[in-house]
Amino acid sequence: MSKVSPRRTDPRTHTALIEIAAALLATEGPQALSTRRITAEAGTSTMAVYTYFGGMSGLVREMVHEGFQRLQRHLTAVRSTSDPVSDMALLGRAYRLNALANPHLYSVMFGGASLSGFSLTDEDRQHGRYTLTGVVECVAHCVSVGRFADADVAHVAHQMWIATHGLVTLELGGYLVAPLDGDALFDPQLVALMVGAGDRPEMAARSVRASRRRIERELSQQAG
Amino acid sequence: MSKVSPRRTDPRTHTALIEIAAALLATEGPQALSTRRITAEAGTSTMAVYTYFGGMSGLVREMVHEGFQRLQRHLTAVRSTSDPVSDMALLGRAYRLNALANPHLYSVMFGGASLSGFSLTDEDRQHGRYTLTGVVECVAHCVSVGRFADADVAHVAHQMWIATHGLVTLELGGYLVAPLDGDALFDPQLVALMVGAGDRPEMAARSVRASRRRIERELSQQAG
DNA sequence: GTGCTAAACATATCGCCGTTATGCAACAAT
DNA sequence: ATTGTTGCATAACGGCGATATGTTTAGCAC
Repeated sequence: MSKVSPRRTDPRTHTALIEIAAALLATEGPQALSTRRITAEAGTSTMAVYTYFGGMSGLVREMVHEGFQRLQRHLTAVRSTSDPVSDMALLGRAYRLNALANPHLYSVMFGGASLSGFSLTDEDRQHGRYTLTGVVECVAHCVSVGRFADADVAHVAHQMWIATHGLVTLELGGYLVAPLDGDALFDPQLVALMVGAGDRPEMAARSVRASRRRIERELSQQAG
Repeated sequence: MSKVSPRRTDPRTHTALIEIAAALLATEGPQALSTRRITAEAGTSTMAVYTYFGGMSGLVREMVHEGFQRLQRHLTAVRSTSDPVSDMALLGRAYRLNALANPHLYSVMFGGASLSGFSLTDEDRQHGRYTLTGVVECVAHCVSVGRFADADVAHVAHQMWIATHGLVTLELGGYLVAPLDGDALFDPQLVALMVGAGDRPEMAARSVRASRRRIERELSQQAG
């Protein structure tokens, strides 16, 4: 039962490997991610990947978790406006900008970019779905102040997420070309969804276009 | 200047290789796609991939083109209803069902699943964007019969595509779990977008909910 | 301080991959 | 029949993730 504590791992090497891998993924894409490349830049042998992460999958997994946390940080750093509808737009923009800033990482996180047999577990995906909590709260806020109908907030939040994710992935894939590129499509997409999925039906006298114009006005005030 | 025409390639081998690769991709996923695997099942040597396709990328590219053509066929086989709004929903459903039927292929086509350094060219992406022509026509039809506002039809078609693609990719990635899975989210997403992005604003007296209900009714009639 | 043990790590190797060099058989042109 | 070009099998190359094996080092008992 004697517990011996031999040489322990160096946490600096741990983070260094992940940072090197993240930089490699960001600058040269997924095919540059190899144990030999990473460990060579870290000054160790390939075994380091196995002692620290149990293999390439483990390293990628921790990198993905880091990406989820960074996305979460970007999203939670948003809430500030007095208008919850504008907040939703800001959430979507932050989501998109984070994805555009780390395109390869986003592909691994949500696109399932097959990285040498790496695949996410259900627990990993839960981290991804955690992104939604902020959106759900924002939708609930919109409902509570009477801007959105009292529908299923999780449902509406999912629709926002789906649309934003779809635009981002097509944009990253190079499928959105000018003049209908991501910049041109993003805000109108959000507006359309907020009108169609969230807006209050009680104001029957107001047309769809009136709702759209109102939301567009609020968004443009937040554009700067 | 003497042109000699020695032994020609066998077109049956050409298609056999692509079909084997497609079957392999569909049944065992992207990591099962290897020259050795494919050529072994075809009864040839690995060189066949290079004489017929110039390498693995060429084979994947032709496979992707085949996938685009199949998607296009699925979509063009849809138009039949008298109501263009219902047609749009049917288009979206066909798009989604095609993707769910060939998830790995769809990932390669649109997700940019990095298949051993394979990446699409702009010309490949044009084939993907060709998908939109049917949707654009359908939106134009909705406008022509007075169901949609006279907005930019390409813009609206893009929004439909974006939302459908987003739902499909998240669904394929395993991010949509019950009770808010793809089945539950798909039709409402389409309805919301049609209401918010396409519906006519002129009928100012009708509420957003009225528009939604009308579209939902028309979709449910087409559900069978 | 001195062993002892177990973990960290380097080295070498394995089986796989895409790709390429080489060689030979097959066929069209002459 | 000869010749030249191409299809394609064989074998090899470099690189990959992973593993087996040996070496070094850190911490504990004494």
